[in-house]
Amino acid sequence: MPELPDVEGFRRTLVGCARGRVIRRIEVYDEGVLHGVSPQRLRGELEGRRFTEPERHGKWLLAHTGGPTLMLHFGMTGRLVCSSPDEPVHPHDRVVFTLGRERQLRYRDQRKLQGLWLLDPAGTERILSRQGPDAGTVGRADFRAALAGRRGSLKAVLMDQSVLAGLGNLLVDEILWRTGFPPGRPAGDLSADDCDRLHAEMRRTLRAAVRAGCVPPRDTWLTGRRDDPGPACPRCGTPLRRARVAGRTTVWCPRCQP
DNA sequence: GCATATGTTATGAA
DNA sequence: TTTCATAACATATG
Repeated sequence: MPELPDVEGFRRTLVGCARGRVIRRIEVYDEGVLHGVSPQRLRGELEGRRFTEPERHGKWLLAHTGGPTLMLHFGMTGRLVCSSPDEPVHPHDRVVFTLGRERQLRYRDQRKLQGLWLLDPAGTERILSRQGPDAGTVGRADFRAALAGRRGSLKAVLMDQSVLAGLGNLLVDEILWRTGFPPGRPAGDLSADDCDRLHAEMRRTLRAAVRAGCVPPRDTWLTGRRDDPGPACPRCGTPLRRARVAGRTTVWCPRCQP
């Protein structure tokens, strides 16, 4: 599930559920999601501290605490859930933060492809330095600069988190469809004007998706059709094409994206 | 058993 | 140096 809009939703969950509250207790149900930190050290460093204002960059969520920062990545199936301590522990609840008598913040993830890191400022910097500008806030000029000189396909380049942080497989397909560019087109050959159009559609798409808290499976969106049997373009009705581009299943309209 | 899945990273080849 | 495909990670579903 998680691309930029989903992670932005998790940031809001963290704000609503945990910001300003003391971490009373941390339970680790599956150590497999902890990276470079033991359950003992996680508890030792964070129990008694408060969650402060969190940040998001691309698909990374930074939960600041006044001490070390908890960095979260959700892989393909992770999410953040705010619940009451009375809720039974879900089989995929990997780490549970209890914030008082009435609230728990739960890192829930089926596949455990990513997880949680506990980092000092140098550690967070090490991760963020490998990320391109955030796709939701990048300006036109920086967007052009990020794409300039790239020889890969638009699909590959836009999904590369070190070029631009936050877009995933579905969003890239959606944005390319709206802009009318085929996924295999080389990113480096876009004119300044083409770049600006792509940038505008990206920002528009992200705004709508962030408002919805996810990439909406609406049938006016390409994303809403990709899993249909015999999928057709929501705009022109042409049968959609499906192929592997840059290693991921890619869907596009051959008529709208020539 | 097989293929698929919204993510990232290491590896080897071109 | 850049780019690409591939496998790996762990788990579920059709």
